[in-house]
Amino acid sequence: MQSALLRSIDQAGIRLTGPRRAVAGLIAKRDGHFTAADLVVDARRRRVEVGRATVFRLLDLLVAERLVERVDLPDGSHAYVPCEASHHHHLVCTSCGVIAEVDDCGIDAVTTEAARRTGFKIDAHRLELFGRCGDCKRKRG
Amino acid sequence: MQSALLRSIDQAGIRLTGPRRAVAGLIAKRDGHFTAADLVVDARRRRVEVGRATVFRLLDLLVAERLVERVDLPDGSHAYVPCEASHHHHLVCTSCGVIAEVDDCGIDAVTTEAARRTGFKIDAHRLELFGRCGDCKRKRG
DNA sequence: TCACAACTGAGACTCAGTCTCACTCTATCT
DNA sequence: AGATAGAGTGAGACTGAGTCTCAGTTGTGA
Repeated sequence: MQSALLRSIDQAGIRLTGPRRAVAGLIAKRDGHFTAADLVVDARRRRVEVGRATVFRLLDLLVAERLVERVDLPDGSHAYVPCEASHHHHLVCTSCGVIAEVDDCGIDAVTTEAARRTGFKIDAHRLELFGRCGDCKRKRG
Repeated sequence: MQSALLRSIDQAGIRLTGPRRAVAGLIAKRDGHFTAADLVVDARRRRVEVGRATVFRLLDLLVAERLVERVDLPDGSHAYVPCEASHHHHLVCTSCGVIAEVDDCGIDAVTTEAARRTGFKIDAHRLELFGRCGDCKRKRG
């Protein structure tokens, strides 16, 4: 059986090599966000022999193909999230780390207004929302 | 004469020492965003003797007091921008690096909608806009 | 099957940021 | 003004993420 991620990688025209299959497998098994270091640790734990450089290289490719997105956490560190190719934003639960995606929900009006006020021509934006997911909200009141 | 930043530092209750005055001076002379490394280089160039650790420590304090804000650039690196203490967002010119600030312009509607769809309770958000400022737009068509 | 471009791992390297520690300075109190 | 506590300091070692190089390997289209 082939994971959806592996299929997307193939469709994106990224050469399917042994190490890449292995790393894709590790990503598919992950829930929520992960760092490059997480994958390296996973690989070592499961006796999957993959070089650190290879992990970084594959992540770069996946980001370029928008199969994975890079998220800047509030503490300044970086994480990756496997995601849909369409434009969307992330909600990060600061309590358990789970990430939800929302597609456009009115941000265009905001960017247009900001452009009008400043004279900028806006090409891209990044919106990240931080808070607590439904479960954590319930657990801790 | 005392810079506005220096005055704000004093008002924030941050002890005013020689090295801090020097670094504040360097920040005040900067236009747009800068990195901690930029300040270290500036200091060396002007023969201001300030340790690297001191620069990082002061930046941390300024961020905590919201006199300076940390921005995540699209390439994943970090920069700092001196700014107003009130909540606002940054527009980064990807061509010349200048940064404009806009205060709230309708983002609340977006966060409310995202919260409704996902069940999250949203505590914080980060919005960064990237594009070209008026000048660069004109220069390059 | 073959040839070659793309990929690989190891490990050296870079660079931002942190930490420690002995020393120095500032603010405050008398 | 002088004493003092405790905050701040610089040097430099350290950490950890990410990059780069290079010789050897592998996937793929012909």
